Amino acid sequence: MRKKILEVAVEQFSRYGVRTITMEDIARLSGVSKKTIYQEFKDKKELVKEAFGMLLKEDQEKLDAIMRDEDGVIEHLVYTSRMIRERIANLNPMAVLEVQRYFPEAWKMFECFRDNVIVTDIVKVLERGKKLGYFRNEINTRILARMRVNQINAAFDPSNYSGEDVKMVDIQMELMDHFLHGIFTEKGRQAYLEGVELNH
DNA sequence: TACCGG
DNA sequence: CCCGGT
Repeated sequence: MRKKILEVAVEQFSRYGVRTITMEDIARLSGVSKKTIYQEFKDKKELVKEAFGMLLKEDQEKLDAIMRDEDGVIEHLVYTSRMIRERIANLNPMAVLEVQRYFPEAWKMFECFRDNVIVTDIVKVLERGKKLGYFRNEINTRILARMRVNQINAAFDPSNYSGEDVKMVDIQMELMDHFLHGIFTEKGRQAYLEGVELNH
């Protein structure tokens, strides 16, 4: 029940924004009463935090599991690309803006995730990929990891979406692709393209 | 579902 | 008036 509520919440919040979706909407679409929701969650702030937190946790666990494999570099990249396609495709920049402005607790969680999980994860995959010959030997993993995180942040920043010409998912995919092709060896490039192909 | 209060 | 919360 709790999970159902969280799934509905994250879907609706992502698509339509955190403020436009009311607790009543969540209740109706989850097929429960508001009372049930408030038994599970203290208030809307908590629901917002838990809902997005669920996604972050899932992805973190998945990526950790992949990296527990000796190789796993290409699998990691393929999963990340899929994550971008599936999660960010329906993420309205307004939702990000609203979380940032009106749900500081939830926003802190995002920042924490970004500054800890993502950075260390990228450093790890870059070093591993270099060692295994997927990425060029000359690259400076620290510098590139930081640059990549800044790239991701920029693509999430709602202020970069004043005109609604380009979608967030397209920007994220384009940046990831461009970043990877800047560091791939021929072996890495081939393996990645194959991996993406197989994943479709 | 009705209702209160911010 | 709307919506979070009871």
